[in-house]
Amino acid sequence: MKKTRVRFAPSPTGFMHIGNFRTALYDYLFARKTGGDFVLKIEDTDRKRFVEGAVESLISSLDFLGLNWDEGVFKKDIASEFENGKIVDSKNYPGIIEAGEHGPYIQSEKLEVYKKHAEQLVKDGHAYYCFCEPARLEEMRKEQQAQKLPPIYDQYCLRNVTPEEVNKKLKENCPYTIRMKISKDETIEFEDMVRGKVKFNTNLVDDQVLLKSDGFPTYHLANVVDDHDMKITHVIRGEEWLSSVPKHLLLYRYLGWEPPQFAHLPLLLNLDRSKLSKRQGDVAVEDYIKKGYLKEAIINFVAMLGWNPGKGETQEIFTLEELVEKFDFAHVHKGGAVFDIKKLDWINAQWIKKIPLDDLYEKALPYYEKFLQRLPSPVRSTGHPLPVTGEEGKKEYLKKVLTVERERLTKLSEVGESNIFFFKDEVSCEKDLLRWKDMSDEDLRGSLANSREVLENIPEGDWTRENLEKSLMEACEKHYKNEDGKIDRGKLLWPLRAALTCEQKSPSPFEVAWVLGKTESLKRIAIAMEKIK
RNA sequence: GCCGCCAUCGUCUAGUCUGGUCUAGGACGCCAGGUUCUCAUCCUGGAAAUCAGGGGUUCGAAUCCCCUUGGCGGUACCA
Repeated sequence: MKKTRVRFAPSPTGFMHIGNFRTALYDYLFARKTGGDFVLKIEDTDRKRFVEGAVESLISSLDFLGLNWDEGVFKKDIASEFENGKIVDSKNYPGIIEAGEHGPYIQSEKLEVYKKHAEQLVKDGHAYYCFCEPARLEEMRKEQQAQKLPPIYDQYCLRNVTPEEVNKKLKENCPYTIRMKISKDETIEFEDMVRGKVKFNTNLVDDQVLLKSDGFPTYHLANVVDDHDMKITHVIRGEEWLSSVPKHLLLYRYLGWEPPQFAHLPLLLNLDRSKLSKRQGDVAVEDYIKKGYLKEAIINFVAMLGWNPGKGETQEIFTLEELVEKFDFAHVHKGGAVFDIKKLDWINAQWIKKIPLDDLYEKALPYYEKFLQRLPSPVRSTGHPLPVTGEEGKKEYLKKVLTVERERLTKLSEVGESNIFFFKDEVSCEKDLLRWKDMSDEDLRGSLANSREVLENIPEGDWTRENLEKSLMEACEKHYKNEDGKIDRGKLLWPLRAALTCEQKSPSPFEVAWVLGKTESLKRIAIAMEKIK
C-alpha cells in the first residue's frame, strides 16, 4: 500500500484561523495514525489578500501547538534537522526554508510550472484562452441571474476567437486568462471520506479560470498541480471546497493524473450557527493562546468539534498521542459544530489541573510577571511585592502560589487575580470581616491568639500544608468543641483566614499560610489583632 | 434563483452502515443536595431531545425509502 501523504495548505492572509487549525490537526492526526507524511505548503496566489508576516506567523502557531510536520516550509533555524534531505532557501520569504524532494512548497515560486500545465491543457483541447474583460463578465452574470439561469461563462472566446486571432492577441501582449473547458452532460461521482457518495452534473460547472491575467494560477489549478507534484494521497479540507471537486476531478483527468482521496470537514460555527467569524468573538488561535488557554486544551477541544471516538467512549480529556491513536474518519461528523467557549473553559481547567506543576509554572510565569508589573512599586521592604528575596525565592514562591491557584483557574490569564499573595506592607481589613458569626471581640481576639500560638509553634522547617492543617485542626478540637461533641471550626479558621487574606472568599487558611510563610503569616495575624483592640 | 451538503437535549455528541437490548446514553452549561471556615475543586441527584415535520416499508424505525421544511456551503481573474 502506498504511503499516505497529507498536506496543510494555508494562505498567508493573516493569523491562523481556528477552523484552519482544526484542518491542520486532522491532517496531523491522520498522517501520524497511518504512519504517513505531513507536508506544509503555502498557497500565496492571491496577492491582493497577502499579509506581510503571515507565513511566519502561521508557522509559529503550528509550531507552538506542537503539530510537527515532516516536509515543506520551515523557519530557517531548524534547518539542521534536515541534514539528509534537500533544503533550499525560499526565494520569496527571507528566513524561510523549504525541505523535501517535491518542492517548491510555495506557490508563488513555481509560477512557470502552472503556466506550462495550463498551456498543455490548451494544446490538448481541455482549456482555451479568454480575453474577456471583467466588466463584460459581470454584465453577463447579471443578465444570467435576471433570467434565473446559473451564472456560467458563456464560452464567448471559445466560440468566437479563432486560433489566428488568439496568436495575434498573444503577440500584442493582450491580457488573457486560460479557462478550463468543462465537458458537458456528464455526471461526476466520487466517494468522500466523510460524506460518502457525492454527485455533480457538469452542465452546472463553470469554465473555471485556471491562469489569471497576472500570470498567477487560481486555487483550482495550483492545488491540483501541487497535490500531484507532492504525491499527496489524501486531501483533507473544509466543506466550502466540496462543490469544487468536479473541477478538480476533471483537471486530474485532463492532465492524465490519478486523483487523491477527498475528505471534506464540517464547518465550525458561531453560537447562532453561522460560519465562525470574527464578529462574534476571537477566531485566531493566537487569541486563545494569549488569553491563557493551554495548547493541550485547544487541541483537545478542537479535535472534539466534529469528531468523537465513538463506541460509547465517555472519556473527554485526551492527549495528542491518544487522539492519534483513536482518530478515524468514520467518526467525523457531517454537520457543522458550534464553537462553544464554555466547554473550552472546562477542558482548559481540566488541563490546568492535570499537567505537571513545573510545566504549568513555565506557562504561567509570563502572566505572573505581567500581574506583578501592574502592582505599585516599591511595595515592600523586599523590593518587590513578594515576601521573599532573590530569583530562586521568587520562583519557589510563585510555584506555591500556583499550587494553590491552579485548582480554581479557568485560564492562565486569571493568575494572581486575587492578590492575597502579593502586596503591600500593611494588610488592612474591616473588623467585621474577621468576625465569625456572632463572636464577641474578645472571643475574636482569643481565636487569633490561638492561631498565633499554633503557628508560632511550627518550626520553619516543618512549615508544610499538611502540618499546618494538622495543627490547626487539633487546635479547633482543643478550643472549640461544643458540649454535644461537635467542633465549630469556623471559630478558629474563619478569623484566621480573614486575617491572612482580608477577603470574603479565598483558599483555605492552611494553603494561604503555607504560601505566605511563617513570618508573613504571623505579621498579618498581628495586624488583624490590632484592629480588634 | 440554481447546485451541493447537513439535520438526536441550549451546546459538543453516542446510537444510524449491520432495524428490536433506546420509554434515546455521556459531557459542558444550568438547578438542587452533600463534603466544608468562605470560594473553588470534588461527589450525588435533577430538569433538559414526541430523535426537524409528514408519508411509506416492516410484526417492529432515531436507524431503510420518499416528500416537505429549515440551516449551511458554493455559485469570482478569493482561497
